[in-house]
Amino acid sequence: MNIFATFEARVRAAVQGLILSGQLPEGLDLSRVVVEPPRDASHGDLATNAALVLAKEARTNPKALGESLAAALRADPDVMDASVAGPGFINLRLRPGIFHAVVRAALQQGEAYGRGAMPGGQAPQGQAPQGQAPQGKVNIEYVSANPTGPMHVGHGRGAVFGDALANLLVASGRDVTREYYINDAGAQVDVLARSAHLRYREALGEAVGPVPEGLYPGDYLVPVGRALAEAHGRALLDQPEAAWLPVVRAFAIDAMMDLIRADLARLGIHHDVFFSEATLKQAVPVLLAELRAKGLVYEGRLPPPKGQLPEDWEDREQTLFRTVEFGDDVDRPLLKSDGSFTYFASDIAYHRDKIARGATDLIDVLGADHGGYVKRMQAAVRAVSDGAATLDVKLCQLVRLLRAGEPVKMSKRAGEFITLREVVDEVGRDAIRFMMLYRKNDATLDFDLAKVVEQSKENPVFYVQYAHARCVSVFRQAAQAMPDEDFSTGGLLGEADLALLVDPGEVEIMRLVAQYPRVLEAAAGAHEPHRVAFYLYELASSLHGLWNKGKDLPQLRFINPNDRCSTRARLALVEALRGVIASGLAVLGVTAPDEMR
RNA sequence: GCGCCCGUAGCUCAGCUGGAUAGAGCACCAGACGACGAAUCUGGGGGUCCGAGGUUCGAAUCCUUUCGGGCGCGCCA
Repeated sequence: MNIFATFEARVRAAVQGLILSGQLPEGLDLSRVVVEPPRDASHGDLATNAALVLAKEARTNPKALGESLAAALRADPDVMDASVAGPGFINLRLRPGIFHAVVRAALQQGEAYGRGAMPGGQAPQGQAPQGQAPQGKVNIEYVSANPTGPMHVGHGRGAVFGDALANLLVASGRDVTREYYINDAGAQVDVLARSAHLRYREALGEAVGPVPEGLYPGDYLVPVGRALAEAHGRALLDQPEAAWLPVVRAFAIDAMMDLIRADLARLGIHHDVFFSEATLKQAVPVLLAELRAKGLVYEGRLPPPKGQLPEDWEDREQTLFRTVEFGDDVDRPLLKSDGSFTYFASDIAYHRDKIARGATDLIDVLGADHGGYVKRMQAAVRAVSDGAATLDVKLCQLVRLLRAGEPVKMSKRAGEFITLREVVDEVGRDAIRFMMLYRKNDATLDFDLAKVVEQSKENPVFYVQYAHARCVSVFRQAAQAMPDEDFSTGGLLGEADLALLVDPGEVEIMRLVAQYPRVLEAAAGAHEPHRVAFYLYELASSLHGLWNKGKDLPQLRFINPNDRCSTRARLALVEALRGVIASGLAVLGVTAPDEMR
């Protein structure tokens, strides 16, 4: 039940009514008409900009049109009052029963409340007919850290973001594939193989000394060397590199992916598909032929980059892809000078594969250093799908690790970096996930290891989780104070008389609960999970406020053994709010605890 | 030199895709524990939305541009 969608449909119907009666011309563009919460709650329950956005096209002024629309809307039995305010907003005051119905819906639907229609299922009751074409499948690619070592904190942000966005899209009813692209075909995995081979020799008793420049020095390869020795004995020792490299490489990549999967699992992150770049060997030439057939490939020269020229720049003819035709700044090379494919070429083949598997909405979650890559990839997706698929690239900015305000020193040399696992072990999965989602993805993030474990209102993770724990605590207390009462959702709670909830604090909670479906929908549409986190903070705040109000005004306390009716009503409200917090936290992948310890 | 991201209260940040008097938290000031967890709450001061133009009924939001910060810039992945 989304009252915003419901009333948006009714506003549109009112406009249609004015068209039918000749008061408005036909063919008006209603797409910009929205119903939203008013800026100030004192204005009413809902506000619409309909008169503002239609007035010009209808050749009238917003105030006059607003009055006509308001008159039409007043005929709606659920509308208590409709008035024109400011430049032409129409503020609607709803029958309180509407909000009571919302609370009941939240209680009855539980986790399903606010979520979109499940694939194949019926649209939730009261949902406005959208009239949109059915949405295709979503493919979201995230993490995709190179399989050359453990994950660091920067990877963690993209991982958490991608996972929460996937949850969010699932919650809004989309069919989502979570995907990890394994870069197992480039030069860096050969370096990994050589590094692992060194550890292998070491495991067999050879004194290898310090790890040479150009190899990965990290200790995490020591067990890989040992495992290689166990599996192969001395068989890989006296062979030329060309013979052992593929064997060691495959072995090491598997080991690294196990490591990465374990790191991800600690954050509650699981992918549906792990896609190997190496398996594209056949697909890339096919792609190239396809692009040639479309006339999108040519041999040509690129202008040199402006400003500082790279040392090894030379003007050379290359095999280029006409990405400019699809919105890129320059055409991009598909072949290296040695004839092998560029990373871009195999990445196009990879994205084409996603499309071939049925995805129409592609999302890549990448680090901010991939900013230069966005236009070309979007151009490629447009070209390869003939416009049938879209690509959104979400760039996650850097994470600055702090401890009590002081930057945590990290040296990338000698493999000394703070791993994601270390941070998870120190502050826990909930703190990492919530804090990384409590910021827009394109803003840099200060992550303070000391602050995020603080049990105080200064720590948003705690603040929201505490609100949930408080709700549960109320029910614990209620069971003790009124043991003969049935506070289950299906029991007396379901019959609660919600009309007893008239305090502004109670009304505010109802309004916020009513906004949840809209928040989910907007956040999913914008690919912005942080909106859910901010909403939950607001929701938590509304509960803490009402809670404290009960200290001064005993009649506002949730539990009142002398007044079973109001107790039922309040517990129904608390349970509805608790359910929304739990649901929202689930989208973020954060646990909703029954008590804080 | 070009492209992308960012610039909002002293600090850290929201601002719902162009709406009403720009909002939170921290910090500061003043208050609330004989009571479901004060691990919280209530109130107050604090703004040239980087600057300058433009678009329109209306701009923090869209366009142009100055300044400042970050990232990237044919064969690395």
